[in-house]
Order: sequence, then structure tokens, then C-alpha cells
Amino acid sequence: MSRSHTNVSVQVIEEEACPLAEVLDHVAGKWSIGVLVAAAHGPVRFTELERAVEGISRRMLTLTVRKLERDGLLSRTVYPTVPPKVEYELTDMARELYGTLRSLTDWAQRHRTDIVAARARYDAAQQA
Amino acid sequence: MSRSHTNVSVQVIEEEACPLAEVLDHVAGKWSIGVLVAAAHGPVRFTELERAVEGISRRMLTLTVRKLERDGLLSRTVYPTVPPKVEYELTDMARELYGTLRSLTDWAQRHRTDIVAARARYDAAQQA
DNA sequence: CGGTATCCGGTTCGATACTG
DNA sequence: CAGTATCGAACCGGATACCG
Repeated sequence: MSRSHTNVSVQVIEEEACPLAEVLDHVAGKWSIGVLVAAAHGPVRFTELERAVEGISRRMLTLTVRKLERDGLLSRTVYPTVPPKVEYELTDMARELYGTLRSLTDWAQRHRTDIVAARARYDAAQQA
Repeated sequence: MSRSHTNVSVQVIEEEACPLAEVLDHVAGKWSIGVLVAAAHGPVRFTELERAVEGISRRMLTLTVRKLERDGLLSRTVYPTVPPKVEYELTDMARELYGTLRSLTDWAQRHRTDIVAARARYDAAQQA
């Protein structure tokens, strides 16, 4: 366990951390990931998203898709029919991100029980 | 672009999205990622984190490391010396996650300007 | 169908001051 | 050095009602 910790590595940290913070500002938020995942398999309509992303309110779905659209992660296509039809789709940029999201998912699934266990241990230690 | 959207894929979405939401509850939050990245290169002391994660307040750093420790992502070692010395380090579980965090970073760097451009385009279109 | 508008409670977070 | 305590502002997000 070498402690090769210098000013240089602190510099590196800042360069790494800042763009990452930016991504999260775009991608985090309670519902963003859920919406991206739900839209990943093809064009999806508003109501389909509403059903797929379980628990989301209409308001939050609107705000979330707007934000994702603004950041260029989601494309929105309006068909001026009656009744109106709107389709959302991942942009190429978002499709690249999706792979990383999947590896996050995989990590979460592998360590789900570990996290629960860690919490139980921590809480038990505190209450003592 | 086939629209092979069925009940089955909706099922898949829910199975994927839920654990992902859980990860984010652990890992998101304004500062978590920054702290994890800052702690990735070896044992780091509290004050070092405070300097490395630019903009974080003492309070938020405390809350963040506590949360990460509780979830088993960060280990906390106290040396009972005067003055006190506390070192934080990624757990093995967190080190696995770090790879994914890096690919998030890489994505962010590749598309940083794309996102800025997308926003400018969107905002211009709205104000019109 | 695909949204908006408004209200409002809860949580988050920064600022500040204090401590073993 | 490594925290804790308290306060208030800002923001987030749910509920509800309405609209082209």
C-alpha cells in the first residue's frame, strides 16, 4: 500500500472531478436515468414513458424529458396529428452513455446485498 | 429502426431501472462522485479531501463521507494521535465502481462541448 | 394525448459558530 | 485536525386542477 500522494495527483483529481460533476448534474436527478433506460430500446411515447418509469409523476416526467432534450440526450419528435403524438428517442451521444449506465447497473446488481450488509453493520455499530 | 416495443421490454426496463435508482441514491448526491474520485488514488485525510473536492463545505464533506462509509464504499481509519488523524480509502467494492466512474468521466470529456452546443441550440429555439 | 399552472411540504445545502 | 450544531434559504418534487 504505497502512499504516493503528491500535489500532482490533486491536480489530476480536479481535472477528473469537474466534468464528472457536470455529467451528474445532467444525468442525475431522481428520474433521468430511469427515463434514459426506458427510452433506450427505441422511440417511445410520452405515456409509454409514464408507465415504464414506475412512480414518476406527469410533472416530473415533463421536466425530466425537457432537461434531457435540452442537454442533447433525448430527441423529441412531434407528429401534428389528432390526437397529438410525440416520440422520444436517445440521441447518439446518449446511446454511447447507455453502455456506461449498463455497467453501473451491473455493478449495482453484483453488490446490492453487500451494500445492504454494510449498512446494517454500520447502523449496528452506531447504535452501540 | 424497428419498434419492437412490447410488454416484455417494459418488464426488462423495470428490472434494470430499479437497482440503478438504488446505486444513484448511494452514489449521486452533489458530492459523492467527487469524493470517490478524490479518494481513489490512496488513503486520503479529511483536509486533503476538503481541498481536492473543490467547492465542498466542511459540513457536506462530513455528510458525504459518512454516507459513503455507511454504504460500504469508503473505509474510515482513525489514528488516536494528537492531533487526530483520519484516513479515508476506497473499499474493494468502490474500486470496482471506479472503473465505471472513469468511463463516465471519459464520456463527459468527449461530449462536453456537444452538451454545451445542444443547450445553446435548445435555448435559442425556445426564446424564438 | 401530451402537456401547463399553482400550491406547498420536505429535503438539501451553505454559512456560521463551536469542540475534543 | 476533524469534526458537530443550528439556522435559514433554495430547490425538489408530489398533488391537484386545467388546457389545446
